[in-house]
Amino acid sequence: MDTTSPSPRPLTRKGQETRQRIVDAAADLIFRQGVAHTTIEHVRAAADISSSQLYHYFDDKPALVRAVVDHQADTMIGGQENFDFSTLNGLRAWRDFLIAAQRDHHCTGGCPIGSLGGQLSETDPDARAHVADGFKRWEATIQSGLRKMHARGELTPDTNPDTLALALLAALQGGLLLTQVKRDTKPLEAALDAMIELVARLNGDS
Amino acid sequence: MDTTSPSPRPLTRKGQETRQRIVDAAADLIFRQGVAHTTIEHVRAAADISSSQLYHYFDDKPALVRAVVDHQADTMIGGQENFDFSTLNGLRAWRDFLIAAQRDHHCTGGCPIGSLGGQLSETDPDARAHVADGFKRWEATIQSGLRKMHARGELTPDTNPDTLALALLAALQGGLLLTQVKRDTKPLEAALDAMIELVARLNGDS
DNA sequence: CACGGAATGGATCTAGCAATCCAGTTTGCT
DNA sequence: AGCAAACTGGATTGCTAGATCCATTCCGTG
Repeated sequence: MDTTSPSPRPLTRKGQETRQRIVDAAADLIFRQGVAHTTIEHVRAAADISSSQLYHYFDDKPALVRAVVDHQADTMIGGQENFDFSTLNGLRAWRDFLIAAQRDHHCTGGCPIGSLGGQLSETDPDARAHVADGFKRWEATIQSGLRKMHARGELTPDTNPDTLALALLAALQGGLLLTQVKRDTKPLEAALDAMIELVARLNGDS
Repeated sequence: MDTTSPSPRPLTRKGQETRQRIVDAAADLIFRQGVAHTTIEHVRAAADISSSQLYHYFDDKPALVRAVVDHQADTMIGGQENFDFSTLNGLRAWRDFLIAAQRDHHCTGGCPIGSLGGQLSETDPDARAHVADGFKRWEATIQSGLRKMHARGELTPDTNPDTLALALLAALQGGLLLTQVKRDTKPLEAALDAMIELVARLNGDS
């Protein structure tokens, strides 16, 4: 599942804990200040480890970053399991949750995965692939809901639920980016409301 | 208009040309490999200047980056003046243009402004403000079209054209980001098609 | 034509960062 | 117990990249 370790070396419980502590600290720092501005030294201090430990668990900085990408994808997708993407009310609850989360962060950070995509896509092909995989998994959860909606006959027959899921994810990503840049939740609200409005209209509502 | 120079120092014609050459080279490099991976040395070589010249025209790297942000916003917005955002056909032509542009770039780079937003928002407040300003100007051109459409009675009266413009821009940004990460134009197509479909339905079309 | 500010060239300084090394400790297994 | 591997600590290295300095050339103006 996770090929970011130096080599398929067995990890003891303690080792796994240390590794996890490193990834957590790195994820937090990278979320708050980006990949480039997060140094190994910062991670070292935040995780309260020595630098040799870091290189014991990860080949190099890019390997650590890849682990962070996977971790953020897991976290993000895990946090959405409570929502039902197969009903309009479920989508609206999701919308409210996402907006509240942005407000809590004072509109900083953007999307934990999306922002990594923007930072890494052109410089680290391997990391880009990990981000793409994260998006794929995320997309799948939305697809699953919209397919159900479609199967129930609640979307016009010529609607492709998978395409709609992709559009929804895109609207979310763009809304998060604009919200991050403007420091205002309005863009995220506008983007999600527009997409949900479309779903409602494809649903038969005028 | 542009407050990124070291000080309000007079520039000769030759000086302005040199300065422009630096910004162009930096914009190109930054678009292709991001801010962090673009070094002063790279820019120096690409613009065929000496490092002292660079610091003659810009206080430091962040100042150069701000100039690049403004430059990219100008370029981006300038390139959209041919499109009519007040008709469905105009929006569709815009869609086709954007997708073709991504294909030409092999889906690399993302949005010249948006990707800068993601890279700079959390580390350079000044640059973030410049990106936000660029988005504002871009948004304004879309707003202007949708307002006309609304005034013509071609959008349901309770539709807010400004909100719709913001949603459209968000969908575009998210579509570009996903396209960059996935190296596939499908996300951009799905996002723009969905938003245009919504506009069409707000237009009265079933 | 000479004066001064603008523009240029390139060597150099310095800090910060990724990565290495080796010496020590702990842990798991038999 | 004992040994091998997993784990930890921190000093150190080597390099890169941003920024500075100073000497020199260009060019418009009086």
